[in-house]
Amino acid sequence: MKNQRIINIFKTYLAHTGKKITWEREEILTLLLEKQGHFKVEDIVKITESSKNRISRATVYRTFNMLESAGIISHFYDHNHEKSYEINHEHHDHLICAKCGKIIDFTNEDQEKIQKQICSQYHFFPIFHSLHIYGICQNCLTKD
Amino acid sequence: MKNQRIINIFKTYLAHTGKKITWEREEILTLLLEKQGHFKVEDIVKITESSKNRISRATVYRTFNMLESAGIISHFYDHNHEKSYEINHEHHDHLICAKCGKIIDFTNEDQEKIQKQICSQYHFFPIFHSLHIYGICQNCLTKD
DNA sequence: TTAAGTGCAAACCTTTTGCTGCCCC
DNA sequence: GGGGCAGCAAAAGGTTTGCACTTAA
Repeated sequence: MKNQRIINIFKTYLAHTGKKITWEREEILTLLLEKQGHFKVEDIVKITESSKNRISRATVYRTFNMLESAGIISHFYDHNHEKSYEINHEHHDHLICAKCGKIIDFTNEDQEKIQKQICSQYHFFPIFHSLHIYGICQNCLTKD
Repeated sequence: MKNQRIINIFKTYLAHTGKKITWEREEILTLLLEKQGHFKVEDIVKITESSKNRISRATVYRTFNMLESAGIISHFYDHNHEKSYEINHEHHDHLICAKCGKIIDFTNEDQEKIQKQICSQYHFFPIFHSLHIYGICQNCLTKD
């Protein structure tokens, strides 16, 4: 299963960088993979707080940073300017409604193709991109 | 001159929203227009600190927020995750080097065209977009 | 065994806010 | 003259860090 693959990537990363595989680290990544979509540090803190295996806020922060260094997750800022994360294999671009905060994920091939063209034009080697379009979603548009 | 036009937009905005035109507000916008490119709150604080007309950090923050509400500037996060601003009429997308932090500005018509297509596909009314591609610039690539 | 990890609380940094005297309209 | 201002310092919010104890390998 795909999730197991990602967990293994993380374990390999930990081994590679002389870090240890603790149940807290596994648990956090597992929760992220279960949750899918977008998540904040606080989400995870709260989930573990209401379970028998509480994990401290500091550890969640440290683990998120590690997961980001490992290239497994990435962050962006939502319509409230709050930091939000997502799994990289689910990477897509975002339409963010300025009114209700809804986030519509999308990917578009032409879009990606043009980005590659732009990079080669500037002799730039791309690693990661983020495209966010802020506006008003259909639902909020029709409500007025 | 273009800068005067922007200053007038700001003045109109202030008048419209029952706010006052103070020398601090004019000075901050003038500095931004002179500086061009990208700037941080701290940049402006430092510039005024070393001049005869010091402006407090609180006022710079308040004015930046006001300028952003007025649609005159927008923010993004640089390669150090630090908040950075730019004038909107100079809006363009960014290639950000993860090594040296250099920011290459660009605009691309095809890119914008596709974004419009995507929005109409999702019945989404776009207001503002931000496209950042993180990677390694030519200079840093050849240095290794 | 022992290097690295966790939890806690304190420290940090950036940004916002309450208040007082001040200035623009 | 009076309602918004600027400056200050304190507070807030989010994130990191030093330390003492614990744990994976």
